[in-house]
Amino acid sequence: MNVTLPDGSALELPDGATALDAARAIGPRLAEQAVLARVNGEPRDLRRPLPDGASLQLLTTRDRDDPDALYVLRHSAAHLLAEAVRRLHPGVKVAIGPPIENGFYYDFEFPQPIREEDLAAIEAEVAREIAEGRTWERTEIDRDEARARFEAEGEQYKMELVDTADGSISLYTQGDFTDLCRGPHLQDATPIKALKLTGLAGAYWRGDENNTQLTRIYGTAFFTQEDLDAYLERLEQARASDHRRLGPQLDLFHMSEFSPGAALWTPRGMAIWNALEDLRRRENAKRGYLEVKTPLMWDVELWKRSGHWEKYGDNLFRIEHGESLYGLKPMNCPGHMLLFNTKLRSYRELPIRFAEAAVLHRDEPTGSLHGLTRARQFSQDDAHVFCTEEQIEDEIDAMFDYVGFLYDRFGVREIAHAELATRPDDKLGTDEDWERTEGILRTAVERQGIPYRVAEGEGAFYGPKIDFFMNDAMGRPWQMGTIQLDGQQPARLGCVYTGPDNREHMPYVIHRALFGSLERFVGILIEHYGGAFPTWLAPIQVRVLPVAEPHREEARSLAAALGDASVRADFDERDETLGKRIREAELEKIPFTIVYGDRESEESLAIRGHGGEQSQESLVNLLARLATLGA
RNA sequence: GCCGACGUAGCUCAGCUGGUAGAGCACUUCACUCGUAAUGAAGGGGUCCCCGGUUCGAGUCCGGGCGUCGGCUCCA
Repeated sequence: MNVTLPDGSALELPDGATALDAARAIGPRLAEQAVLARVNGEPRDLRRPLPDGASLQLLTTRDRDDPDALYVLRHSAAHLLAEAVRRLHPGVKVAIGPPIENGFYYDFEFPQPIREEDLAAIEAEVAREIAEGRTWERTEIDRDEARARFEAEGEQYKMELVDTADGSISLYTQGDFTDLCRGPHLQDATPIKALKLTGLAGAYWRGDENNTQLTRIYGTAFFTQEDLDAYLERLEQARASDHRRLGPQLDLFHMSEFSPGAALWTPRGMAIWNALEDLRRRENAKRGYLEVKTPLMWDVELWKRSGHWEKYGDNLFRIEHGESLYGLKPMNCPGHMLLFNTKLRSYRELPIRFAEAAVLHRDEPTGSLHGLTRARQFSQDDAHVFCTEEQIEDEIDAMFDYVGFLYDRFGVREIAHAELATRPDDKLGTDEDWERTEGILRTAVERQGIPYRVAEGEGAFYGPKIDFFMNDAMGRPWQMGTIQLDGQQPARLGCVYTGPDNREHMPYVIHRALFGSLERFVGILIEHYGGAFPTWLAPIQVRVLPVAEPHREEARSLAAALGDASVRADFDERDETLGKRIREAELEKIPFTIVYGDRESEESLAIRGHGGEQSQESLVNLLARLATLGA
């Protein structure tokens, strides 16, 4: 048989040869350093026979940044972890231990709960295994044999995995530990030069909260110590951009234990908030949205009718009112539908686009709160478009255009991605309804030609949706904008319009939020910009610094002149050295600082950009420059 | 909600095995009047998250609650 190597040359091998055989045929050094084969582009265990005619690439310890090489390294590290835990904690049951982005984990059921301080001993045991040396052996067995084996060991989770596995069953053995595993794995443990256990967490078996909660140990591993150090350094830098740290530090917002999940916005934070609100209002007006306002508090009967009560009743903040039970609204849709229903509507009026950025409340689980990105009180830049079936396509295209406009404006495309979420188990309506609405959204997103992932079963109970996600500084994805196609709620709330046939028809409703929640969007922006906002968003755009006391008067009037030109300017005339005041302006990440002393006049200002770049400019020039920056 | 960790001045943190708290920054006052990332000195400031328990005595030990952080689940 033959395989093709990356340089295009062919390598002749005996039938049934493995990737490792191929490596040996090329050179002993390569065979020694090989960690993984890529066969026809797919990662594959070195020990498995190669198909004839395959293209073969061998990854070695030198491919230390290759995601597949790191995966195999970390997957093997996870097995070493399981081996160590079984030795140190007899009676533990093992579940699953995959590599993940940036590391790996393994889930265990411990006979006695363990604590974070136990990790050091486990890490030391893994280090001992690596020092002692471990090699992996792959065996393929049939299902019954595998089942019997794990049953004898009392490994109920492995048994369950055997029962649900498709295809052949393979085992990997290293030291005294044999795991049910598809692989691939390293030949031996020597490439694992740096390993660190990073955390302990509860995790439900198979991700279902009705199952037992297992103990998950997280770790990471690299081909070099240098890479581990660099990773930890990057983590530290990402932590410095955390909006929960930067927000209070830059005095944008604060949190209080007296209202968990709700932000206290400062004047500086409100400058950013209002910049987003201005943008939202301006663009909405351009794009045919009509601003409305609906009550914050409603009799819960409304949500019983819309269908929300059954699913989200527990997450509602409730208010007793005489005989009735009210709730703080968790979304705007029923309100907008009632507003739609206040008149007889003609098909000639459609589409009607109601927009409202009201404050919403949802009683989210305590453990899920996360600064601005997961809050109990937030404001969606919400809108509901009432339209006919024929109008859906154009409306959704317009929404994609709007999203694209916003994402360019903030430069956030590279941290964003889209998902199409389809019918959930507890959906309203028939499969036929859903075939239609999912089909409409799928063609809409495909028409855009943007990459997207399908999230099966993740749709809203009333319709499928296209969600836009953005990553925070730590790389965690957050759902931001959403476009949802609803053919259920309008029917439940009795929305109708009169068609050209003079008969009643139900409008479709497209729910859409583009920032998502303003809170969450600001949170992501803080992390995206690391607190150094572009001038048009910066809470303070220009700071004026009088050099000494005699310059204070003129500095003040300079700041006032900037203010008159709608620039957010302030001045710092404190009795501190100039150096110190400049330092503080830098730490506050103010885009422009003007030093004003004997040498300056309106004709010639000393301007310092954030970061230190200096220039001489007239006030008129500066104002023109700020205007081009959108200030 | 669940697993693990943490909660000391406005902020960042120190406080060994129990003996009623400390630093830097910030704040106030005074001196300096300053040219592009920290001038100096003095001073004020604390229900050590809350409630209960053990103890002669609790920031420190134990229990419960609240909040926060890392995950899991959830996210209309």
